[in-house]
Amino acid sequence: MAVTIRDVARASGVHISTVSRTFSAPHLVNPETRSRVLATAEQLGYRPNRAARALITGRTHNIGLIVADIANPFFPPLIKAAETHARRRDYHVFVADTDEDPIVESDLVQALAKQVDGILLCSPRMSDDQIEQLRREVPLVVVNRLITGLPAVVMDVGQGAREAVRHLLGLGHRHLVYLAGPRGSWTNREIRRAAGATARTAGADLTVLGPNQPVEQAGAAAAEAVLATGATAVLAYNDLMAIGLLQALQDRGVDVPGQVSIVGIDDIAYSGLVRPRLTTVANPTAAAGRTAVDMLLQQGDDGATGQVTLRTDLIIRNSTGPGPYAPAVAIAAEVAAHVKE
Amino acid sequence: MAVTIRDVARASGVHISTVSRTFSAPHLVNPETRSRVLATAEQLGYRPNRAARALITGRTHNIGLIVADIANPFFPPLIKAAETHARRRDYHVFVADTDEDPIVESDLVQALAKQVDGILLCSPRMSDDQIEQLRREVPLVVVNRLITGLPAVVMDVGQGAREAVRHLLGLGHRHLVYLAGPRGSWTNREIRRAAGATARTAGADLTVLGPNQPVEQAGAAAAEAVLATGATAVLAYNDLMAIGLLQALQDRGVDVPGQVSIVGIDDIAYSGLVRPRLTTVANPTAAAGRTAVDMLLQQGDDGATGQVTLRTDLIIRNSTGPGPYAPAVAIAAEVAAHVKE
DNA sequence: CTCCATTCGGCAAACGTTTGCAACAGCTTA
DNA sequence: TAAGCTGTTGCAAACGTTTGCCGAATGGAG
Repeated sequence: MAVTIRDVARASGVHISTVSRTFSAPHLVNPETRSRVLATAEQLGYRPNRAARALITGRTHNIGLIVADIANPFFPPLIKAAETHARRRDYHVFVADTDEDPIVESDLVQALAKQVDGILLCSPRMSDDQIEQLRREVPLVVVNRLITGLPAVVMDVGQGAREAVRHLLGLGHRHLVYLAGPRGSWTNREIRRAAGATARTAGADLTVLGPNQPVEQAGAAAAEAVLATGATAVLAYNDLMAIGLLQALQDRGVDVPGQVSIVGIDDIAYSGLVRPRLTTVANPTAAAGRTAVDMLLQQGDDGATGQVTLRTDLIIRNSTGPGPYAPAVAIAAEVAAHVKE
Repeated sequence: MAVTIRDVARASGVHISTVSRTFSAPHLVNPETRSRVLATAEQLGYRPNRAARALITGRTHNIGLIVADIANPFFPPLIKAAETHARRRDYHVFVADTDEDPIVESDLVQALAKQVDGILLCSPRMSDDQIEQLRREVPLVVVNRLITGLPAVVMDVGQGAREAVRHLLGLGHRHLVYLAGPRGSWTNREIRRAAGATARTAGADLTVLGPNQPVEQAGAAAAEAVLATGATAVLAYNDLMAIGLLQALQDRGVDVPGQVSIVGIDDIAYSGLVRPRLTTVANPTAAAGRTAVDMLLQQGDDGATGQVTLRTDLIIRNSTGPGPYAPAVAIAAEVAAHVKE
């Protein structure tokens, strides 16, 4: 049915190995022969069979991309960038979704292992041990998690959290809440640690509420708890939760940022669409996707296991405002910053 | 390196064909032998090589899923449902993104054709002819487009548009705008036709603005044009554009729904997060993804090319309100509907 | 005790490539 | 002129499965 290398060989009067070389090692075949073969191949509509090629070379030219939840708007830009970048290098991408479940995650890696050349594990919820285990079965690049000895690309969310907390402290807030993310998230631990340390150093309080599922319902559900702490500023694990909280507070008649300031993380597309626009920490997700693909594809060559950290940026919008201890100077400065933006 | 069927055969003292049958035709092998083989396979960590299997059976157990833009929140739920459903049937899913470009779309189908058993083409931007052409190279199921002779699953967006327009007419609006979507979109044509017909029948005006890229920037950019028409109600191609328009109007001091009512389409997760919450037409995207996968996988058996239409639902929230011609009765009824919701 | 049917398992040929090896031609170099 | 090199091509063995065919073993019926 399908046209194979053999048909092309017959039609152009050469041996199949010459046709094969025309595609996989062009410099080994006479330019004249090559163009003749290419012409007949084109005419016959020949496409190399990747399964057959994979069988003998051991390389599938596929990569797996595993994320916690495709519907979480944090991931699509990463997926998109990774897929486009991979395609440019003649690789195709399997995308799979674990529903935030570490078990599904592990199963998925195992199932994919044999039919891909490597896997991008994004924001895994498994334990470090499990991941190191899987690393032995298939090349892995981990995104948003640092495990010694494993290639990784992380966004420096600790730095972002520090900046965010400093911003809030500068505005005169002295009692903060960290609305935590899911158990098992490295990012969550990083934020918590960085935010906690920064607040403590400045002599401010930081109450941690969580863990929570990283969805807006969880943010909304936390509204009462946040108010009960008496805190005047909240840093949320991600924008989804921040937005959920924001709306829930507004629905209760709490003014944001008048009474409570909110900072999110991720800068998903919708963080600029809510009112007030969300102050948040922007993550370079697209760059992370591309970098991860590159690292995975290079991994075969040497055994180098780099760990790349991408910087993050605090984006000050309108969900943060002066707190109860704001000196006039700080307020003026922050107001100026707002105006500029 | 990897453990093959041959290793399992040797270790369990049977021929490789017996091992093969243990996995692909268990009823042909003695239960006792079978369990012995399974045990050693398990112990050795054997995983069948799908490339080899694909080579001989001609079925890759992969399917392709092509969407216009992964970052458009309309798609992730569909992708997620399709992927989960396919995995349950032992299929893996290649996801690819065309960036709303018909050329990329066609290239992508061709590239994927040989390494998948079929392709789900979601909201294609190609011409019908092109799609029919590709249909000859690879089994296809088209989502959100109706082409005679091609298996398809569509969401009945025409019905949704009719309901939406009737809702607006009932509120006393007599001059509407349809904020159109991208050229090449079947959905766009359907909405336009249905909305136009419904408005015309009721003796109301419907001005079409577009085509537009289906993103919120386009919605925002259309704010002036919408106001210039003097219309009091807008139906947008999708929620993204509706939200963009909503925010742009609010930024200009226009009250929604006081001065202008807005209806979106899709019911993406964020349409309930903006204020006012968006009235919109909900699409059963997850069901569409599952149905499409089923149709694709059944396609091999018979040649039946069904066309499934899934119903849509108008969800009345707070972005629509009484128009200038609203009879008191109608207003009361609609207000009651609001309250109930 | 023979015959037949049934169940089970082995044999080997495929599937469409890649690739090490060898063959050959036409050169250059000594 | 012989030896050696280079560039181009053919040959055939692999890669890990599936599957049609055949023979062996088993058990029941006559």
